[in-house]
Amino acid sequence: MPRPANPIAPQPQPAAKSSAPRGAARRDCIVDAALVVIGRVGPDALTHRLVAAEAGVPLAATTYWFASKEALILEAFAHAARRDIAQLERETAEAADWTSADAAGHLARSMRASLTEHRTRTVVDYGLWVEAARRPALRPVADAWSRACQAFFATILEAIGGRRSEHDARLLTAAFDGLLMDQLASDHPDDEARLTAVLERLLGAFAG
Amino acid sequence: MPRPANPIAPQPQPAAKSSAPRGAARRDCIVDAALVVIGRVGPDALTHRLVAAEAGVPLAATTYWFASKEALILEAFAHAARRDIAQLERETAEAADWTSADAAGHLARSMRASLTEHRTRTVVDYGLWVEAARRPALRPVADAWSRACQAFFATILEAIGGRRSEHDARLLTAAFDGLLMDQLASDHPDDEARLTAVLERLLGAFAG
DNA sequence: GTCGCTTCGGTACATCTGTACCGAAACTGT
DNA sequence: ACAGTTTCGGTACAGATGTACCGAAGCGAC
Repeated sequence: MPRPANPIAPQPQPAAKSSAPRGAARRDCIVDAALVVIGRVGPDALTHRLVAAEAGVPLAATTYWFASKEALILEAFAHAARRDIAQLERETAEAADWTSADAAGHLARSMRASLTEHRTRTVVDYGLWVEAARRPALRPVADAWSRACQAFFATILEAIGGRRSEHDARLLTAAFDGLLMDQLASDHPDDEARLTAVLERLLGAFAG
Repeated sequence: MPRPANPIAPQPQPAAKSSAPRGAARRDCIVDAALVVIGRVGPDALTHRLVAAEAGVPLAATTYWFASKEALILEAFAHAARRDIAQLERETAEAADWTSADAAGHLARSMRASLTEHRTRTVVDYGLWVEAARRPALRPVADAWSRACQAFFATILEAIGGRRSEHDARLLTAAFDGLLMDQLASDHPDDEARLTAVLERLLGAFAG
């Protein structure tokens, strides 16, 4: 079938893998490739062949390590969540030392990074959210990520002298996520200065 | 080109009714069906056959009215955004009369409805956001929706005596959206009382 | 070495896909 | 009435898809 001109059409990958990993390492490699594909074309447009090409492994390897496409997608999302939760926990440890003066700046830089260097990862994360709305199997994964985010913002709240409130941590999380999603989907994202100003106002509204 | 390059809306139907919609009405019918399909399986898993079955029209009708699957998806998202922006504008008019005492309750009921009766519509809306992150063609649509949301919350802010701040309206919008997305993807969504409490705190942080 | 396992990779196949095609039907203005 | 255009709907088709299959290759225990 002559495929339409798809603006997000997958790029053919040169598959430059000189030393193809073997055994369980290959499984991880396939999961990573699946995440790249999901970031590029979305979970529903993912195909075994796309993933195999991205990972530089033969087609059969994807069906050997995963019972079905469904299982591969689930595992990929779970892997992404695990990885990003671990990263968030590291940032949470750092955030304990933030002050009211620099917290907004730190958050703005973090958001900026999510929009540029880590854009693919960010798109996958929010794709997970929407997908979890459709597939109950993904909801525990989404919930775990949500809890990690709230712990992160609870730490920030404490650092800047906000009240120790579960509601407040949830609202900060929601506002940050909403802002990030908006920036991600916008044609005219803000620069870092403006982002910092908005985040300063947000923290100001919940501090002291 | 065997097909019309530019199908303009034909004249309205005469009084005689038929079971299957014809003409431009059929086009709308296909768009609506596409939205249902997108809500159920996501935009990438949408197929012409799924849409045709949902709309109750022959397969060829979908390719007659839309140049490609891509065009159908774009039109469906644009239609959803237009419809939901119109609804939001109606609610904005109502919100001008809200008071500090009942604003949170109104918002909680609205969120509850988005999670239950209008769940499919909500999933489509947030799917649009994620999809816009991937496809630039959808970003103007996402931006328009974002602006409508901010106007809604700016009105609420004014009604409850908050400061007239662009930042605040954005932050309220982001927090509401983030909260709604979280609820949508969660296995344990809050009941209306808890939702009201959280939203009361949110409005309280930005009022006065 | 031989055995029993996991892993690998090429290929086959039924099914589904987007969309092109074409004759018929319905509608249009005259 | 007529001719011209738009709409309709059944079908055709090449290519993509998920996954089954099967023989070969690795590898640790003996």
